[in-house]
Amino acid sequence: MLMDAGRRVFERDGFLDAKITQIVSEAGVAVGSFYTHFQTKDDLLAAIIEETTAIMLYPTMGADSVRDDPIATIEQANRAYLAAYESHAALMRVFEEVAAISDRFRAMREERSRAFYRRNARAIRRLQDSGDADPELDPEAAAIVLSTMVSRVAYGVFALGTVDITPELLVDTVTRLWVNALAIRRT
Amino acid sequence: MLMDAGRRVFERDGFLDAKITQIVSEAGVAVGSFYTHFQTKDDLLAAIIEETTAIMLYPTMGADSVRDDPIATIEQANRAYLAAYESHAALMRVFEEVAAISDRFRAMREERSRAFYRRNARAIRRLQDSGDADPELDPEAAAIVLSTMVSRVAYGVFALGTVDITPELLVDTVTRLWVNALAIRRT
Amino acid sequence: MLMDAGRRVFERDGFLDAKITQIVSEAGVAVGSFYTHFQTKDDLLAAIIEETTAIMLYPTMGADSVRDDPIATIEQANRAYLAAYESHAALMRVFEEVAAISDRFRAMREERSRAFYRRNARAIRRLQDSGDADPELDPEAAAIVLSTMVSRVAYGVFALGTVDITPELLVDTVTRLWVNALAIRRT
Amino acid sequence: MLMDAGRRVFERDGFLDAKITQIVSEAGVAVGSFYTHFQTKDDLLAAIIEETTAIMLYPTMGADSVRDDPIATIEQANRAYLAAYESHAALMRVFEEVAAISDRFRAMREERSRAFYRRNARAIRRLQDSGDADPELDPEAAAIVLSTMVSRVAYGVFALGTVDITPELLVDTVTRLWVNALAIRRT
DNA sequence: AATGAATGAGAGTTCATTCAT
DNA sequence: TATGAATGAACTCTCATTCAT
Repeated sequence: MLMDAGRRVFERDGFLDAKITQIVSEAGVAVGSFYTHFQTKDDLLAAIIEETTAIMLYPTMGADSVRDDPIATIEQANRAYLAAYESHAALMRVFEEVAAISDRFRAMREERSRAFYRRNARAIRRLQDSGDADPELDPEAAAIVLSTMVSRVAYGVFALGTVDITPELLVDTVTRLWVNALAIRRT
Repeated sequence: MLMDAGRRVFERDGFLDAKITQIVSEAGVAVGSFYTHFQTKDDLLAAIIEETTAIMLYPTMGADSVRDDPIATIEQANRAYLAAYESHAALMRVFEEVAAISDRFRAMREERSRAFYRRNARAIRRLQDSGDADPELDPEAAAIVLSTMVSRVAYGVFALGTVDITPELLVDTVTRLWVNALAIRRT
Repeated sequence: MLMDAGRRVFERDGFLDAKITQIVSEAGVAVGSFYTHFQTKDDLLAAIIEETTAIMLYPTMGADSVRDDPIATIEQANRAYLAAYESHAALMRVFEEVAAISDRFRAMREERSRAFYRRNARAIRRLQDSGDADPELDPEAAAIVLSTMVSRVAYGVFALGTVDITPELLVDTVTRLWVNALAIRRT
Repeated sequence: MLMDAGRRVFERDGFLDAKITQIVSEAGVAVGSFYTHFQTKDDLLAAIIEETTAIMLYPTMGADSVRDDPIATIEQANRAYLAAYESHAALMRVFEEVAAISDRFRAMREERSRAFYRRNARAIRRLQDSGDADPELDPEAAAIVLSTMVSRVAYGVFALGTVDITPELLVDTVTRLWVNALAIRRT
């Protein structure tokens, strides 16, 4: 109830402009009840973000699929990520807002990012080992830079609506850039 | 005087935590004097950002150089951009903070970004026309995505210090990814 | 259970800073259960104070003993009072805290004081009648003033620990001052 | 202005029940103006108390007067103290309220008390040296106990109105007890 | 142009007490 | 008798901005 109302208000007003009174009013409970469940406004947002990002986790792509058809795997991963981002864009915007302001949320974001970095670095290393990706690239650095590219562009397109690229073109461009960047051979 | 003090305080405390009283105190003037020179706290920051980003503008790279040695040109551009970012990292962090909060600063950032997008899109189109870059890429979309990649990674490395990549590896990785991504032929 | 926990929390935190949640938590019961046994936080403290002050009552000194050896009797009474105060000092401090704030507890304290006043006034009157005490003194006023002296000094020494007098010196000084003050003849 | 209003409200409502809004409203200024002059509610009360206790300082009684006519000197001192206490009784009641609650104010009270203790201890020592006071008494302890007696009884009579002694009887009783207690010879 | 006291709307948070289960 | 989620009135403090001097 409070999580739902909180999400609604946060997404509509942003974190700074979201007022506890508004949240409890939308939840139909008394102010004090907020503090029965959450210690602070921060805590409520953290809980909402945690609930959502748990769902948004990248679909694990088996090592096999990467080896068998890396390009299709990358496209599928990007498509899934961007679709997930789009459907939670309003919350991700709030997440970025607080990450720019608060150490706590910045740490949350970093932790989440690191999971992606690691996974992508592993995939890149694997492709390099099998001779399918540019061996000159530092796999960790490349993973960080490419992951950052995708997530930040998703923010611009879906969360802010500032960047003028259609979702389909976005998937294509991001995938093609990623594939090219790693110099994956097209078969 | 106020600009200097403001920059110092903003960079140290962030926008939200920067207090006018602190700024005027560091500037050695009275509170009222602040408003003789600036209308609002926002205005001071805007002036500071404008002053700085004017200096940070990409060094214009002639069309010739791109055609003659695109890889060297890209590396040079990235190196210049990242060096400029690094030397103004603290302010860029504040810029991102307010861009995540305020429409006004978001618009400022977009406008600045668009300049980069345009220039990069033009360069990509040119390379495609001369048969030196992947013709399948949408030049505008690619320019946006790659520009976003570089600027966001610079934020992580220099402004937040969150991303663990050395400046040199960063230049190399970003350049190699960019070159690969456009499938520029190495001669 | 609640009385014990309440006493512990009140003595540790003071009345204002004692929280019902803390008390029930230490008692191992639910918040609601507090109100099964006590109407308010005040009531719990009142019950605890009543339980304690009942024990602290001056040992009745028979009229005989006063007549026979007034000085020894006074010393004995002071010693007993101060010992009792010392062993309940933490609670007495809380008692004074609430007496300074609440009419109810102020009244409780007054009632308790009046018992001492009366008793002491009677003893003084008896000593005056037998020619053993300064007949110029108003026995009621003297009783009040001297009783106040002892109890307040006990508060300073034992409850606050602010006054730098050892217990033994305290008994001696208080007794000697009391005896002198009444001008009891030393035999 | 704020000091006047604050004094009025504190004396009427006590510290805990005094609200900043009430104080500023009585002072005819905005809430924010309170904080232009004082950091906290505590600070305002501290300033008021300091202002008042500065005025209430015992009239210095020269060493000569004590030697020449100790009884008259003591009476005069008590009369002056009690008169001062009476005329500031309402504030002294608040002082005791906060001293029972807050370390800061307790420390203020202690400091003030110590000044009296020292002065009285010196006077007692002098009387003992000249053979005019009971040599068996510890002068410091006696000073503390007797000073405590007077101030606490003043609190009961004037601040609380709980103790039923007229001001004149109070001066007489306190003085006579004090003189007797020190066993000062009546000439 | 400089000063700095005054402004005041507004927000988060506390916690003793209640009462349906 | 025990439980504990819900209650909601109420209060302190912040700080960008104003404006009379």
